[in-house]
Amino acid sequence: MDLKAQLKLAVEAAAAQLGAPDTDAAIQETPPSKAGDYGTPAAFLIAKALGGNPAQIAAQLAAAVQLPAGIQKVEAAGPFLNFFVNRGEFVRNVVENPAQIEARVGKVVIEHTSVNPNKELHVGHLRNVVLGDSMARIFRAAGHTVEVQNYIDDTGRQAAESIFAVNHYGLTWDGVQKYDRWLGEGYVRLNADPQKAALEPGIAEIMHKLEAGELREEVEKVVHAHLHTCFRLGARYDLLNWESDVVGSGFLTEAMNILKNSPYTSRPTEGKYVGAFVMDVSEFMPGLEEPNVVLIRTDGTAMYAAKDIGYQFWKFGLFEGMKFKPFITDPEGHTVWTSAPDGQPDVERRFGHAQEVINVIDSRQDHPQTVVRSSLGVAGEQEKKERSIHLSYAFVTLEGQTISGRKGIAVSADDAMDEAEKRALKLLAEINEALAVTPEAPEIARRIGIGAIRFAMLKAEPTRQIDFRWDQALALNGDTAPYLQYAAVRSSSILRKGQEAGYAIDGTGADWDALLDVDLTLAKIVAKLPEVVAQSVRVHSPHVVAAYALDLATSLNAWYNARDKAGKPLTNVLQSPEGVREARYALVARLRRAFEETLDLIGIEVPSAM
RNA sequence: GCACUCGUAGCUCAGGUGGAUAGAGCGUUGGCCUCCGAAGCCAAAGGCCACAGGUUCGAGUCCUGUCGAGUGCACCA
Repeated sequence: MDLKAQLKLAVEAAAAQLGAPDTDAAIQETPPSKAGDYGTPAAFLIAKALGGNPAQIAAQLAAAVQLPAGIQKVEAAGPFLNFFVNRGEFVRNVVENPAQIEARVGKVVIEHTSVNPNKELHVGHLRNVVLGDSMARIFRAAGHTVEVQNYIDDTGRQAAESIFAVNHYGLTWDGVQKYDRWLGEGYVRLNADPQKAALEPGIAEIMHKLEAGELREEVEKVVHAHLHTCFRLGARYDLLNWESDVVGSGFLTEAMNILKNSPYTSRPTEGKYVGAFVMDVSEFMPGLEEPNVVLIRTDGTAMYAAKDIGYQFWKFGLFEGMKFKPFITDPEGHTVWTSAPDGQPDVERRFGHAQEVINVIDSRQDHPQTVVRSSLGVAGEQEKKERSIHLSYAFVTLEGQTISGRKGIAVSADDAMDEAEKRALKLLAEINEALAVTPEAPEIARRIGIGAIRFAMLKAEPTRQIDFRWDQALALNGDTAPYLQYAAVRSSSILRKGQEAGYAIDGTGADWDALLDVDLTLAKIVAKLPEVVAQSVRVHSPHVVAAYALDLATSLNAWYNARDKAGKPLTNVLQSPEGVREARYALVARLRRAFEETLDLIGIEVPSAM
């Protein structure tokens, strides 16, 4: 158990002694200007429950509380209770123990990307991919079994239009241009064609072929191109689910059969919905003008929402029936599976069967996603409804304009990554000329460029609207990935110097008690990783991890540059007295590990040098 | 019209379940390489946390209303 949890228990035990057994004692860091390391305002709560003066109660708490190991003393500061850690013991404890992330259990299915297979990805899609991939990494680190799914809408109008355009205009792929870009050009051309309305019968014909699965190979070519882009961004997948397979597996019927038994569904015999199959969601979505959602039309055909519901039910394991086979291997050699009519049944229940489902979809889908979630409630699956999460993010605009693949108003994801790497290489040449001409330079620039894009896409809260501007998304200083990477590289560099000089970096010979407060500050930041991961999981957003990574980097840089009152460097490890030197090397080594773990959570790779 | 999201420094954003004097980055101004990497650090300036009420010992955080911005509201996909 970590120190803060121990403090909480100790304070609550003391509160019980004073006669307030139900106190929920929050343990927080003391403000920088206040004495102590951790504090609690618990005396306010006790004063409220028992009556009395908070300051007096704080003093009584201070006298009653049993200090856990590692805490040196406790002091009442007015109504607050402040704890002082034992500096040396705290740092040693942090250094010698790996991050203890509270292990969570259960399988989580995360769906992200799900780009229509008819054009290349644009910068707006990057946000989706980066959010979803980071969540997958974070949930894995928290102990969950994670399955990343990518939905391929191969029966939609968009895919049909692109394929139709190729046929109609007689376009041929030269085999050189990226396939998805080439295909998207036909799509844009078709939508700018004044004759388009007259071409509807041809488009409809393609749609029928798609539904019958006759054009699967055409769609697979786009999917391969998409995965190429996503792999380059660092995203990884376990399973591709094709809409034609979802439909072909009878999920719709299965789901409707489940919903039929619900008191909230009906086939009205009068009114405007007569003959349709409708679901009343007002119980789960208060405030609606129209509580009924049509699932099956009067003519017997299904609404799109019904397909979505069937798919969501499947993710939770309410039924099965899809078949699967390997599709490709990712850059690490792991197999990415796909649903397929000629695949094998999932006898091992390997796919789906989630305890929690996270769908990464932009906020324009808020309403339909809430309907999908509510349908679980309608089906009587209250707990599954609660664990059906829509990770909703505001869509990205481009220089203030709405991105539109159809109108061709977009910057492609591939172009953005190319440009990012180009800028990184250019800056490297300016800053570190010698390094820029080595064979590692392109790899270094790649890590910096891709990292910069990833970080720009997830440092803000998902609900925050972001406007893609080159200078902002690809910035290389300030609150950016290169800042984090630089700090990580710097920590490696400090260690390398120590090892070259023959000093131990594993804590051998360390004199922990000789460390200073600046060293303690660094250790306290490192110790926060587990609670940051827990919070990220709780709020379903990686931005708290991004903020923490910045915290780590800022702390290292501030520590590295710390001066005493005379302006002399305070923390030069190489020149620290024996004992302090070994303790600091061990602390830096621990910090570097924290960097690796933290940056890995958001998919940012550390370059060998910068 | 109804619903959802948002409104914090000139700009872009952080601010666990309400707690101590609201923090970063960019930009501006001024400092710091005889010192393990200056893509760095330190300092200054910049705030009625949109506005008005309310709950509370305590509100940027919770509630109500107003204003402003964005998004969504089909027997479409």
